[in-house]
Amino acid sequence: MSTPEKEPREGESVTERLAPHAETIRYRRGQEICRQGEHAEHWFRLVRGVARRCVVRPDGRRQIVDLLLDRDFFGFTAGREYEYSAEAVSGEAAVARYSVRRIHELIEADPAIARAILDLSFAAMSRLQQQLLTMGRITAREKVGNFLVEISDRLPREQNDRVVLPVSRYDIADCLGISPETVSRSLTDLKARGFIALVGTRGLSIVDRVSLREGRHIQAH
Amino acid sequence: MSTPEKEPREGESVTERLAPHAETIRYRRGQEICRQGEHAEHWFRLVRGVARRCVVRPDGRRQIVDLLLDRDFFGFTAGREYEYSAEAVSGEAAVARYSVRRIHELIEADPAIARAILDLSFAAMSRLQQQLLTMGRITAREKVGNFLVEISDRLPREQNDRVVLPVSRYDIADCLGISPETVSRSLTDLKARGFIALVGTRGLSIVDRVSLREGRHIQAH
DNA sequence: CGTATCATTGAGCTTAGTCAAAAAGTGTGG
DNA sequence: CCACACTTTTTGACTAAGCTCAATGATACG
Repeated sequence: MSTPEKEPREGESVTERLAPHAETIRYRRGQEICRQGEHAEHWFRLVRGVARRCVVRPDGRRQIVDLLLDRDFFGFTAGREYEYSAEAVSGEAAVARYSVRRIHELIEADPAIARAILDLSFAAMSRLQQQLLTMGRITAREKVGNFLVEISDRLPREQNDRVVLPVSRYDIADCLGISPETVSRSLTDLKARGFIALVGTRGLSIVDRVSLREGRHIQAH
Repeated sequence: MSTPEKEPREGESVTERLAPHAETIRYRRGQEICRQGEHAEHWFRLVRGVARRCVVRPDGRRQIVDLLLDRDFFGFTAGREYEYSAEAVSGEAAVARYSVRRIHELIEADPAIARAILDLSFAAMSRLQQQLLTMGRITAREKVGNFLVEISDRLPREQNDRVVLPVSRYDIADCLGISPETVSRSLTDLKARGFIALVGTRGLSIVDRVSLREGRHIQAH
């Protein structure tokens, strides 16, 4: 097999093949890309900005199931309808949209496309599992620490390994199933302990990646 | 499209097509089906009993990422290695095992197989998302209530809508990221409030499915 | 430059974790 | 069939973590 460790190469080739079939659509912050319950006739790929895939609960609370960054695919469903909504987070977001029917035709015509799409779905599954692992941590501090490490690995680095958080504390809270206040307190805490450094409200650099990943944050204040 | 609402039919036909390529293996309770970090050369389908897909954390705690019941597929990975272990829960479990390489060949040969496998992976993703939503609930009582509803929907019904929980309280705790004591307390509580009925330690019937799903459990004792 | 959103911090209260022990099942061999 | 050991489950008491409500500061945006 000549497939490399990660899938930039195959990813590229599929999107090249898929490109002629894509419509690109722009969204402003908060606009819906797809809606929970709606007939699922498209798959999507984020080509600019940031989006969130979320579910609204009966009690009105929102849970973010998947944070979508540049080049992430989404829109896969087991049934006929979307089981979640997706909306733009950043002011300027754009998605490439593919007709599911059309893609099924492409699959019929070329099994290589099928393989590639399977890999895309595995990538989405892997994100989901990572999210699950982060949420499964015990303390809020661990959840936040782990979240920061995970997202900073997916984000482009500025100088000094600095990244810019693409979401608000509220979004982080909705990702982790904790309150925004607790997110804020955990950040302050992780900073005070020297695990991370904050630059303004959105700038972040991870100082002690290993400890954050392993969750060994000495307790007590 | 002639595909029905859910996928028993397509599911059947794929597994029929896949059957000649499967090895069936039996496992006793606690035995490993695949191991985290191991080269991922097989996909699996549980054909008997119950299994759990889990991740062991640096701190030694175990998190169950996916409970596997009869006919569930698993073993999908984004990279080359399994990102989790899977092990038999019940004394007598059996899995059908498929070579990934062989399946890739089948995909090359027949796009219908490709489509079907894509659907299987979407089903796995859907379970994962459901798991995430259950874990995202706020209170332990809600988590447990939701877990019971979800699993009872996947389990075969005995008389009176009764189901038999296939896992211990410890496993439930590891699924939900809470302590076993809290699982036990939540069960006692849900029973006292009349949302569920317990028969012995494993027998369960859901009395008020809607309330459990929506998470409206009036608080205070 | 004002207004809305987002972020931080504080105080009190509730929930769930921990440690510990008792009770209820389960299985084994005599 | 019963006794014994082992595992699983339940319950209690205590502690600590995080949620809620509330107020103040900071940022971003028109």
